Amino acid sequence: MTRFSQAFLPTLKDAPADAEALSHKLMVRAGLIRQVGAGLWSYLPAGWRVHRKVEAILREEMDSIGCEEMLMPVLQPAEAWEKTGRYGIDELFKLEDRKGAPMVLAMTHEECVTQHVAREVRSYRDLPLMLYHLQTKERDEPRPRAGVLRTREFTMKDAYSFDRDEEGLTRSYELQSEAYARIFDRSGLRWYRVESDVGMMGGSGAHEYMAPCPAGENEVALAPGYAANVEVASAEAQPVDLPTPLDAPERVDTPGLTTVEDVSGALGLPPGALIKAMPIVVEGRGLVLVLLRGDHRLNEIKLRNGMKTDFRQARPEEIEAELGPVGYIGPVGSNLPIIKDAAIVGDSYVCGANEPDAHLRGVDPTRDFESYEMDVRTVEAGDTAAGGGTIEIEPAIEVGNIFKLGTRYSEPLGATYLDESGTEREIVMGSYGIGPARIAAAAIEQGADERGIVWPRPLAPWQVHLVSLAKAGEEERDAADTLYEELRGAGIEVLYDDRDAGTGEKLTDAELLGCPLRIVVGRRGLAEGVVEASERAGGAEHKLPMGEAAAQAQALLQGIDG
RNA sequence: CGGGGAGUGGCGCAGUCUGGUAGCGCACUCGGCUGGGGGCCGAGCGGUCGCAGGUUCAAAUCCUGUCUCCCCGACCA
Repeated sequence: MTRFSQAFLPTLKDAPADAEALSHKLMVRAGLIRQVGAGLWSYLPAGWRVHRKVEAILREEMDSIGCEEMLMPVLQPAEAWEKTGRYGIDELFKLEDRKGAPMVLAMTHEECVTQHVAREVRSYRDLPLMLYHLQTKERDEPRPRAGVLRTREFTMKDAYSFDRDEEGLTRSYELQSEAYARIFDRSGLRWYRVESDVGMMGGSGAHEYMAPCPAGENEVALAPGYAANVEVASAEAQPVDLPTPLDAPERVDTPGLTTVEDVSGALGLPPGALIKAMPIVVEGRGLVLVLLRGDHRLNEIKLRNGMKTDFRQARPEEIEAELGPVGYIGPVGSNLPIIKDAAIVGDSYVCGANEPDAHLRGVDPTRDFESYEMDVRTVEAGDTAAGGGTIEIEPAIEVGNIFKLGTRYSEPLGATYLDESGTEREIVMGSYGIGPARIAAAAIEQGADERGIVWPRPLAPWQVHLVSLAKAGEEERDAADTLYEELRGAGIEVLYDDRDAGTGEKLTDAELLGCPLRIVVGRRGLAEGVVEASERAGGAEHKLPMGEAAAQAQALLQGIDG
């Protein structure tokens, strides 16, 4: 299989100084990857073995639900992207060919696959249809980070479903969802499926597959029976003690106190007893006031989705002109449209008075101003989820996602079919993405210990890491050579450390690389006719009689997860 | 895009404040010893100090510009 002495497997004693994330450090140290530029990585042979392990699982599971593999190009004419309105995306790499024709480097393949289907599919008899490929994606990310977790070029398994209607889409979506569950289980990940924002993709529904770990870029709100990306999560806020209600708002002097902390401190009230007013500008509508409890944070995605339109924060001069001094803005007496967060309940709040150095107390949101109620706050740990459980918030890596696209692409690209009655209808689509590199990185993040990687067996670059402690020419080396051949003969993937290196270096590298089973052939064991096997996960040790070592190793591997 | 940090042999770093012609550890090469947790001794190889311009008798060091990389945030199918 692989002899370490011959392999391009450059392990490192120290991680690169600029690496922060655990998977980043370990993948570089273990000789799996090397950096080419910001967000650009090469997979060295060992890393590529892992990547292909993940790919194999993806192919098997896609094939098993009748999703057919194909291959589409990365370099594409810009035309289709103009039609779908995605040509304007900043992350899209744009270029020209030698004739000056506008081209793009695909960031996904909806445009391409939809065009193929639009050209070939005519009849409801051709549907449903599911297609996928494993192909490079190019995205000019504003900030690549954490090794392989967020890169500008990466391989993605992207699948697309084509159905005649929503019910068909729901069936395809469910098939993909079941395949995804098997994929992440087989990859040895701890994972969960969460509701997610449909984002720029549009469409009628979306879920993300999250692998919890500290390096994750996403935050997930979890409670028994509830899981959602914080971007879209909703929950009941923790209650706050409000002061005694008043018959009418009452002015209080708050000279120089412009922040929630300042005012709540000065008045001896919890921050949640304040209402903060955040002016935003909605295109075509002008200023709108968004109200939140003082201890809550605005969730811009929920606000955008709730309003069904984009917005930006108001500039100070716009606020001063329409309302009053920044820091003393409030809803009472304002003529602006007001969106009140749903967590503002009760009848005695403090808010800005729209004049310098003053706030109002005893403000009753239902009595003292008109507003439209909307859930626009970011949920927090400790909130109560719909099922009654308490919300916890955890970072996670997004390892996959599934989208109900609807006709987002079939409409602009003319992907239609004729139904039984001869009526032309738009094809209803779904898209389903998985990043193999993120699966590998997530497996490292979740499994590693202080000594290095601990691969789930299905992802390990080799099943057995055979270490010879002897050097070439010694008797013990012959025993190791023999075992190497026996293991290979048994069809086991084995990395054979036949280097003329120190014991510590070899054993440390074996732990760093994290193959499921390490077998040491050395003087000590051979004296009693055995080789020493140890399981990377859990550390269980076994003495294998020299003659039966290969067979017993095989049996041990079958007992290890996966 | 905003904020912060860093570019000096393959890797990790010192030297920069206070200018004087580049150093340490590891790795690598050769020889020897050693051989169950990155071992020891000896001898070596290897660097236009990111790039460009400027100041100066003299620049890794001072000045100007620029590129790249990393981290935090914004952003993100």
